[in-house]
Amino acid sequence: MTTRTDAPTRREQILREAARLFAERGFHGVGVDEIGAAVGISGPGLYRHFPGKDAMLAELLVGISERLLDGGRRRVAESDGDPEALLSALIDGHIDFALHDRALITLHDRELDRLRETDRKLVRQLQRQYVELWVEAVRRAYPSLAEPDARAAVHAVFGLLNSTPHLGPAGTLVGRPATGALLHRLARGAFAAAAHEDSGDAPGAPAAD
Amino acid sequence: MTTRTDAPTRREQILREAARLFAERGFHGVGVDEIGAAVGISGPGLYRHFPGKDAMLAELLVGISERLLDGGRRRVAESDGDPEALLSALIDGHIDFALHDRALITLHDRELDRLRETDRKLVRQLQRQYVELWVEAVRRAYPSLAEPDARAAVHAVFGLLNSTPHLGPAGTLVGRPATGALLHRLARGAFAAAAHEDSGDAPGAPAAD
DNA sequence: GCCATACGTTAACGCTCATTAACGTTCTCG
DNA sequence: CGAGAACGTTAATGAGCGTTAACGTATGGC
Repeated sequence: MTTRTDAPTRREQILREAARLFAERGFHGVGVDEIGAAVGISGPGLYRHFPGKDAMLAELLVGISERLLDGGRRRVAESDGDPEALLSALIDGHIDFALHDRALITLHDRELDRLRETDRKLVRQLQRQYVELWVEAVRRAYPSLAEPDARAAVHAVFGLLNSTPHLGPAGTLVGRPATGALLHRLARGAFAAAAHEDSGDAPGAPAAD
Repeated sequence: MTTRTDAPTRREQILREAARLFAERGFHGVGVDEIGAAVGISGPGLYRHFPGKDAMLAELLVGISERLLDGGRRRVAESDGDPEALLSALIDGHIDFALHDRALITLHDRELDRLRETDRKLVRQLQRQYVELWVEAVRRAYPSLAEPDARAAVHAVFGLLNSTPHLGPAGTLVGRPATGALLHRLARGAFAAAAHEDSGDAPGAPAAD
């Protein structure tokens, strides 16, 4: 296979529009005719580029997961050993992604179950590795944090960072650098608080029914 | 109309199963036959209880939004004036909901666009009021926080608290009181960090392209 | 006893939609 | 030129699915 970074080809155009539409209306809520229309061709013309609608979603989700994992691994490799700095770098990388590719962030945790068994397992494996990478970084930065708590905290912070699609239309809050800085502070503050068992007067668990 | 809290009637049974299935496979991914089968009747028998599939989703989403807003308002009304305590109470209420009704939490921010215009506007209005209620509470607890930042922080913390569906199958992390306490600490830590502009060495916004 | 209501059933109907068939049109390169 | 890849088009096909029709059955009050 050849990995080209030459120009935005038709194929990439399709993927971008499909991501946007899937994020807006859900995988089952978008027809192939719509995707085709979004790139100027119509309907079955897409089948010159993809074997089917499923394949588009699969390529999107695998691509997202790989990009996230690769970015995380690169930052780990570039780390100078300071756990705090590594954690900050991971957070920045994720924020960058969440702010820049909101549609993909939305798909990432929403349409996973629409994949064929084999693709779904691949994506889940990539996601798991990415989570593990974070859990290790968090535990190095906050050694007092128990492993299950660290894992839950990582998932929760992902939820926090991935909230960018809820910040309203692009331009209002998304896009200005202050939002990235705010998200960074929120994430760091959450992790720091997780490590402090003695949080003072906070009552803790709410009463279940 | 009569509001009965007598027993789990067939209608409520349908709503519960529909919520579970919609959360698992998405609104468009579930057929009416499946919903019927889940409650022991089959297919079009559902139309004795609901005018259509849309109506089930609408009732679910409106119900969730109303319950969240009512719970929030109740806590505001019961507040003794301590902003910190009110914020903690709001967080506990939301955590209680997120841990107990994970399917509904999933639907709440995922299938909103599948509603008819009128229902969607209603749900959005309820959601907006709930957010406003939180924003006010946050700003009272942290007066230094600017309004847009407070709003973004609230959305982000919702994303954090609503991460419970990602915590794996019920029983592992969900359900034990420690998880509720952890989520509470994470949320409080995030808000506290949002208010501190001077967070030391944290670099801030990542570089967008 | 009997009619009305509540609650189901199975068998169409009709529409949407992914996929395939059959048929052009450039564009390139030998 | 002229063959053949690359890329599209419109028309059919066929399955899935929400909804409606037409048809039971128990139940409960008059």
